[in-house]
Amino acid sequence: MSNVTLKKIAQELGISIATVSKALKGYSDVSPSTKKKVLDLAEKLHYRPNSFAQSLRNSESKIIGLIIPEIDHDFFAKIIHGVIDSAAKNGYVVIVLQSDDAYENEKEQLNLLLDKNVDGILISLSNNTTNIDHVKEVLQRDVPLVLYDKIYKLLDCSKVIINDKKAAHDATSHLIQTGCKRIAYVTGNLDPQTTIDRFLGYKSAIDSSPLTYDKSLIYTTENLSFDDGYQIAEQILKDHPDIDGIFAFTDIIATGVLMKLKELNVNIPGHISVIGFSNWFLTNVTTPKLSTVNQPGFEMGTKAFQLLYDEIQARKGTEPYEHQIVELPTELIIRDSTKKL
Amino acid sequence: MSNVTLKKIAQELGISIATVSKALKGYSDVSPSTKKKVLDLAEKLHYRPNSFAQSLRNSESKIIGLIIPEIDHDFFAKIIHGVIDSAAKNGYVVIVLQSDDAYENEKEQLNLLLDKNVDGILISLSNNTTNIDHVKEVLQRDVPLVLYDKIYKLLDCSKVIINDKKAAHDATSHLIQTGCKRIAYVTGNLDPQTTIDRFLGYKSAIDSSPLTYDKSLIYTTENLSFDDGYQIAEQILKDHPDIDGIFAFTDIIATGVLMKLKELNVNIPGHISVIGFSNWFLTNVTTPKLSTVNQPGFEMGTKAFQLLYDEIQARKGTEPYEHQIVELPTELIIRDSTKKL
DNA sequence: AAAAAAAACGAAAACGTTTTCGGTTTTTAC
DNA sequence: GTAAAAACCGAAAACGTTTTCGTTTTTTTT
Repeated sequence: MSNVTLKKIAQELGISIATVSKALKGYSDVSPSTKKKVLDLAEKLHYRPNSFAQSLRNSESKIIGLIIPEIDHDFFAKIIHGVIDSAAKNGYVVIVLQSDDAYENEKEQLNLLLDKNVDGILISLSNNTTNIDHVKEVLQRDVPLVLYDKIYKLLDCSKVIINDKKAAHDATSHLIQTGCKRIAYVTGNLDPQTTIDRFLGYKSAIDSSPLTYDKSLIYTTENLSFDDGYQIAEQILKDHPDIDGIFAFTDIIATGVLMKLKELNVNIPGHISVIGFSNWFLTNVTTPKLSTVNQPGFEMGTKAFQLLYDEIQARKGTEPYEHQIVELPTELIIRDSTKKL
Repeated sequence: MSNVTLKKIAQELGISIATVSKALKGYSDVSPSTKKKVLDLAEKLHYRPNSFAQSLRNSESKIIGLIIPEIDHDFFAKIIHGVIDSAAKNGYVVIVLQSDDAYENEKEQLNLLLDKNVDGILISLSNNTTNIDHVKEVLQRDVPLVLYDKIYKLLDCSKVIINDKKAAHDATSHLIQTGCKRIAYVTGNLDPQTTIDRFLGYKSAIDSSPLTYDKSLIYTTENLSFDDGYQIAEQILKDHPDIDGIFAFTDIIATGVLMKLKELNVNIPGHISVIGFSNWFLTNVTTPKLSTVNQPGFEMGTKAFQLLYDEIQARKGTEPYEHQIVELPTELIIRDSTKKL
C-alpha cells in the first residue's frame, strides 16, 4: 500500500496537513509559492490520495456495480463493453458480477454490492427471479439503481429496454410475409417480462394474419441454450411435419435449431425458415446466415450507465430526480435463413 | 448511504462503540447477553459495516482489478467468467477494465486501479505494449500482480500461460500430416510474446518436416479481426494459387478466411485446409466446422485469480512469496475444416 | 504610521471502523 | 470473608482525507 500521505508531505515541508490538502485540490487560500512546493514534492514522492479515506470522507466511491446474467453471451458482452466504456469516460469504474440467471446469486450479489458501498447499480434480472424484495431493498437504501433488458415493470426506477413485443412481432411477420404458414416459436419459461413480451409479439403477428394461433407450436426450453435448440428442433419436426418456419427466442437457440436441421438435411430456408433474436456475431458465420433482430447491446450499456450517472448527479442537488424509461430501437435483419419477399 | 453505524447501535443500547464492534466480530470478551442484544439490534436496524472505514482501517479492499484486451472476444469472456467466479468464492469482487489492445488505455487503467487501492491486479498485456514501465510501477508499489495470456517474460511476477509454441506447432503439424504442402500463416504484429511463440511453433513444424519455410507465406494483419481474415484470404489466394493450408492466429481470423474462401467456392478442406486457434464457440457452427486448438479460458481465469489470491495471502504472513509460472495444457481439436488422416 | 482589508495558514472535527490496553466487575478458590 | 483469577467493558488512538473557521501574517489604504 502506498505510504506517502498528506501527513508525510506536510512534515517534509514543515507545513500543515490542511494546507497540503488544499494546495493539491487547488483551493485559493494557499500562496503560489507553497502550492508549487507541495505539488512538486507530491509529484516527486508519487503521492496518491488514499481512496478509502476519500470515500469515507466524501461518502462516494466512484464505483458502480453491474450484474449480468451471463458474461459470455454475445449480447451481454456488448452491454458490459458499453457500460465500462462510458463509466470510464465519467471517472467511474465498474464491478462486474454474474448471476448465472439464478435468483439466489442475484440476491447475494446485490448484498455484496451494497456492502461495498457502490454509488449505483445496474442490473438485468435473472430468468428465475420472481420475488423482487431484494431489489426493493436496494431502492429503500437509497442507492440509485437502473434496470436494463430484463426488467420488472412495477419497480420504481429508471429502465432501458427494447420493445420486445414489437421486435418479436416484426420477426414473426417477416416469416409470414415470406410465405410461412406453420410457425413454431421456441422460448423459455414465462416469468421475465421479455419472455412474455416476445411471446405476445409472436402471437399478435399470427393473430393479425390469416394464420391461426396454435398452442402446440410453442416450445418451451429450460436453459435457452444452443443444446436446447439443437434438441428441440428434432422434436418440432416430429410433432409437426408441416412446419415451415421457426422463430427462436434468441440467436443461440436459433443456431442450435439450424445445426440440427442441417444435419437432418432440411433445406433452409427452402423447406423451413429460421429466424433468431439479438444479432449475435455468430449469426453472420453460419450457413445459411441467420436472419435475426438486432438488439443494440452496446447502446443499451451506455444508456443504462448514463441514466445511472444522471441519477447519481441529481442526488447531489436538491430537486428530485424523475426516473426515465428509455426504449431503444430494434431492427429486423434479413439474411439467408428466411425466404426473400 | 446507510446511516446506521456502530455509534448508533451503541447509543441505543447505552454501551460503548468498542463493545458493539467486538460483539459483531465475535470477540470473546463480551458477555453472551450483551452480545445477543447487539446482534439483535444490528439485525433489526439492518446494520451494514461501512466498507470505506473498514478498508481504511484494515488497508484492504477485497477488490481486485482485471484488465482485459477485448471483452467481447469469446476467449476473454471465458477468462472474465473464471476470474469473477473464483473471486466471488473467496470473498473478492472484481473491477473489469478493457484496454482495447491500446497501450495508452492500459497505462491509464493501471493507474486507475492503483488509485482505487485494489488488493491486486490481473492483466493481459495489450498487443501494442512494448514499454512496460507502467506495470513495473505497480510492482514497485508492492501491489500483487499476475500476468495471464499475453505476458512479458522478464517481469518478476506470477504468470499463467499456455505453451503457444507447442500449440501452434501441433496445429501446423496437423496440417502437414494431413497432406498440406503449402501452408500460409496469418498473424498479427510481432510484439507480444504469444505472437512470437505461435510463429515459432509454426516455423518449427515446417522446419521439422519435408516442407521448406517460405517467408512469403506469412501474412501480417493489423487488427487480428474477422475482416482482416476475410480480406487477407483473397490476397493469399492471389499470391499463392498453390496454397493448400491456412493456419490463423485466432479463430475469428480463421472464420473470416473461411467465409471468404466459401464465397470464392473454394472447397474446404478438399482444396484448402483451415485451422484456427482458441476454440471460440463460433467454430462449432460454421460449415465446415473449424478445426482449432483449445485454449482453456475459464481455467486460465480461475488459475490467475488463485495465484493472485495466494500472493495476497502470503503478503499477510512473513515468509516471502515465490512467484509461480503456470502453464495450462492446450488440445488440438480436429473438426471438418482440415482433412482426415 | 496606524488602521483596515486581504491573503495565507493551521487546529480540529468529522467520516466509521478496529484493536490495544487498562480498568472495573464478577466469579472462583481457599 | 478475602484474595486471586476470570470475565467483561470502554477510552482512545489510529487509518488518511476534507473542510470550516479562527488566527496570524502580509498587503493596501488613509
